[in-house]
Amino acid sequence: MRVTKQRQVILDALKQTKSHPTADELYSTVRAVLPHISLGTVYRNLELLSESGQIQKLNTGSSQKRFDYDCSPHLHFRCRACGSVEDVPAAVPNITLDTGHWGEERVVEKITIEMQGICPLCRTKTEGYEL
Amino acid sequence: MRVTKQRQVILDALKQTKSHPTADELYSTVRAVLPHISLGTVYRNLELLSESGQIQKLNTGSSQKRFDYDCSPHLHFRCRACGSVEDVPAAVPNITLDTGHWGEERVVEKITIEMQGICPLCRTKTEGYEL
DNA sequence: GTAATTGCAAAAATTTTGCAGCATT
DNA sequence: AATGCTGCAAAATTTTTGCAATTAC
Repeated sequence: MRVTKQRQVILDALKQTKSHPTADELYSTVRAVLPHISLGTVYRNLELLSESGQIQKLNTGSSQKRFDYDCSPHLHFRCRACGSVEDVPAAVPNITLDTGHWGEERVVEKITIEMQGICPLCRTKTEGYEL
Repeated sequence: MRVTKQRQVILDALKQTKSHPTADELYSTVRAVLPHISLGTVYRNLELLSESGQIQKLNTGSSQKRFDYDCSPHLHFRCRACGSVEDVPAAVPNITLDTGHWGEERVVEKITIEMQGICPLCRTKTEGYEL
């Protein structure tokens, strides 16, 4: 995997934010530095970077995938109103499988935990309304 | 919400399977009973049914959303090779938030836990190969 | 009868891909 | 020099939507 300007800028942009951006959000950000970068390049690099374990691809409830520079195991909170994703200050729980058979046949490589609700901003915005 | 033939057949098809099907998988299944049903109707009903809490929409790592008749809290295992999703025989862990402030500002309405790995079928198929 | 729902088809939204030229190694 | 990567544009995939006709209530 080569070190290209585009790849570096994408990785940097993701490292600098805590917002778990989508591909097209990153595209906007990155275009401030590299105005001629294409959306395809952003997608290709995010895919390569997540495959090689340098970043994490998140499958949040939203229609778009999101990306996280932090690959360590941690929990996410997704606002069902605005779709924003933030880290949750809680320990990753230890899950023990109840059955002998099931667990023997599978290797769990990764556990994803997403909490869903309404973020403080959206809650304030809609004070008094049904959400 | 009216009781239409289409809605009933979709709900029935989902109730009868343990495979957490995608919208177009359900479309195929349902067409065996209602050959003229449209994919749009399937999507619209799955959306309505999950909004009204009769079924659950799953945000698995795959590109398509999946649906589950079982709305009770439980864990899912997704095969990263074939994309299949199955229930995990394990208790849903109790997550306690470490911080006072964070938790006060948010209500966690739902927790989604997905385990990822290789299912027994895919493991057998690729015996000896890198996956 | 009224309003929700359907089928159809078109469109929207998101992501992937072919290819010729360019950049990194 | 070789080959991995890019930009561009077209295509693929998944989901949503407008609308006239139909159906449940």
